Amino acid sequence: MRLLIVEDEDVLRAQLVEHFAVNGTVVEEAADGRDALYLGSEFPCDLAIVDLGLPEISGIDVIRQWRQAGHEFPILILTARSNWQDKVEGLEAGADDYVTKPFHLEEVQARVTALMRRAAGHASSQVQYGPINIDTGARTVSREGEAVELTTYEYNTLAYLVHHAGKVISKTELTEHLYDQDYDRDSNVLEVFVGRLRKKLDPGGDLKPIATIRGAGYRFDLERT
Amino acid sequence: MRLLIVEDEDVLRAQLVEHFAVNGTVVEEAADGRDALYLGSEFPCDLAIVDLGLPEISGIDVIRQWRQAGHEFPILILTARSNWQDKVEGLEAGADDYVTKPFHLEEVQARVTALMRRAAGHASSQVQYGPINIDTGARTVSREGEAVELTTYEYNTLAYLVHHAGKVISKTELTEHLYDQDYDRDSNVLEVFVGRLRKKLDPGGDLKPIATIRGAGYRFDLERT
DNA sequence: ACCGAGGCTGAACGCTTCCTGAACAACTCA
DNA sequence: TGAGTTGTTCAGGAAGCGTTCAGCCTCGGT
Repeated sequence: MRLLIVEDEDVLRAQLVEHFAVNGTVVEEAADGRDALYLGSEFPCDLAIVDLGLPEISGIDVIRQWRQAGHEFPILILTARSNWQDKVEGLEAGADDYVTKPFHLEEVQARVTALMRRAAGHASSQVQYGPINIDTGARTVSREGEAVELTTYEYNTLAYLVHHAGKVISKTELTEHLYDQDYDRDSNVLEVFVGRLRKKLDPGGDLKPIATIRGAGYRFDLERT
Repeated sequence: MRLLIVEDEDVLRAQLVEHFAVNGTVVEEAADGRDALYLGSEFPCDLAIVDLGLPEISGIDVIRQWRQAGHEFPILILTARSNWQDKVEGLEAGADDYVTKPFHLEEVQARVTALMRRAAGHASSQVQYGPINIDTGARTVSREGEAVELTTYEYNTLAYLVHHAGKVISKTELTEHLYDQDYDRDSNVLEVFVGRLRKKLDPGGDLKPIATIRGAGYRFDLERT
């Protein structure tokens, strides 16, 4: 996961960075609004934590500009307890959640995981399922860091399954998604694609990312990590 | 919009009701957990605001039971500022957001609109019977968290029994449900399916989820939890 | 206690679905 | 135009699933 932390107080920022920079989370930090704006555009992050009380450019302006630029990652704002108006303004500017200062790190952690879980649908960029990493922005897939080359249809098939991970997707649903309503029902293209996907994603054969539910369809079976 | 407000302090509840009961919003109110549980099931609401500090049944229990019963409306919790653990626990129980007391009405309003805006998504209707969990959306069954793989007919048989839990279902009724009116009366398919179901759902043999009523049929015997 | 009917279960069979390797067709790019 | 890549079809084989059957067990009545 990629996390962007915007906070002008050095001590607090260091605390946050230290807390979140574990097991595969890449953390980028900004101390003022200018850096934040730049990183929000250049660093394809999955979630941002923004302190509203920033020097120069206010946090609310940062959020507003990010949203106007089309960035959709979830935003968690930090705000002093005294001025609740800020929270409302921040939420209206496009933030998704807030925590009031002073806070407990566990509280922030809880909100972050909640936001990530909620964003599982239209999250930009990267998602990790066990050893398999999918970058929905770049349409690339890697396994244990090694890039896996997928063709267009292979990727689309995988993406649709992953997007509905844990749910059984019928072949008809998959086909209708891959080919706009014009499909031949007695073709086995899907089976071929799924076969090729399995071979590419799981050459060893012990991961079993895609389960077939006989008579019902397929299901992507890895837990998000 | 239909809104359910659960709050034991009369003054505060009245304030909330008065604030939200405008332009087409139907507001239902509950003063304790018992009423809340009832209304949550009977009043098809779009969003609930729940105070965690309730007499008798705690707000967290209410939320947990709603979620287990398959209700998916967004839940906003109200909690005293002092104990932040409640918020975390509430969010883990299935709430979507929180506001700390004392609060400004505008703040609650902002969170409510935010929740409603993002309420377009997610669906999984789960039912829990003791250690057995049935997800009717995904057509999956799990036992103590472990997934139980069922074939189509096994699942259909179970689903029908569970749907009429506590009632005796005759073999003819079950067969007619599984096979559209075209069935062979001297076949023992059902017995085979029930046998396989028992083995899969209750390998130990001490749960006895499906009872045999000799000469009458079968009955699903677990209490909904 | 005995007997018969109803219920259970392990094994087997055949049908359907799914997988897979390979060939073929269509498309892309130089 | 020709080589390489990607999408599609096909056929044979493998596996899963519903179904049947035979033999055993269990319950309830006499």
